[in-house]
Amino acid sequence: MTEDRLDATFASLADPTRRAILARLAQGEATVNELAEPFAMSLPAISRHLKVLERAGLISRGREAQWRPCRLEAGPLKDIAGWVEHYRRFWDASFDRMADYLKELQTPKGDPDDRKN
Amino acid sequence: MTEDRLDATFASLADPTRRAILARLAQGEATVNELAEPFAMSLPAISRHLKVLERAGLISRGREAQWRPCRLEAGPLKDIAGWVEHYRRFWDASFDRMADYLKELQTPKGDPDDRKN
DNA sequence: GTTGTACTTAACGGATATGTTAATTAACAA
DNA sequence: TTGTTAATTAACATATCCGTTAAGTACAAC
Repeated sequence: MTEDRLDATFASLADPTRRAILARLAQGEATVNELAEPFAMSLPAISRHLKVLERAGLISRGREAQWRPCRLEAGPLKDIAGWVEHYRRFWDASFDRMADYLKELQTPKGDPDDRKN
Repeated sequence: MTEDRLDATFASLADPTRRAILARLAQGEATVNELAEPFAMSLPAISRHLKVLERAGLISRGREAQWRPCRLEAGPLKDIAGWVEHYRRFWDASFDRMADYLKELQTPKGDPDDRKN
């Protein structure tokens, strides 16, 4: 997994319309018009959002007659989950003490007697 | 957790410089100059990246004399982890069959006899 | 063929993002 | 006061994002 792919995935997910589209696709394939229906936004705008998602690898598109059914592709989401997992210890309560400890260990200018406990 | 906060968090994480800064901060507090050191980029550019991270709640900043030590704040990362977790079933192997099943269930134009198995 | 439906692309506009250099603020040190 | 270091802010250039409307493409139905 490259950094560029993380860039594209995070950037795609930064838009609420695109996240809503993914949520919709989590329930099954849908056409562009079906995906556009809930939004107060022109069809071309949705089409561009879909292109962004496709470029990020978050969806794939088939062809059935004049329809382009969209489908969720979760690979990049797995990458995101893997990335964020590295930070779990910073929000898990059981690791708070360790985080504090690590921080104290290498505070460059801190007074050593400032240490809690 | 609001949608806006997810927007800001994902947008912040879409930049590789900012992700690298977070990775650095995972090892402990650091000043702006320390954070800037690995990058071929001007200090004002780093300062702006830090402002983006701060606005997203991903870091906090203290004051020690003329230094502004930066510290990782993991709350928004926890939100990200929670968000992406909803999609786990789409990449977990044990759920592939279920995803297929759901897809078949509501394919609008599919031939019912197309169903696998 | 013509018409209708589904969707994309083109052209445009405004807002935001990301970098630069130069100037400024703030705190310490001589 | 003067100078040094740390960091931010100002001013600017460029690029990308996100929406619009209008035009174009692809397929289906008649």
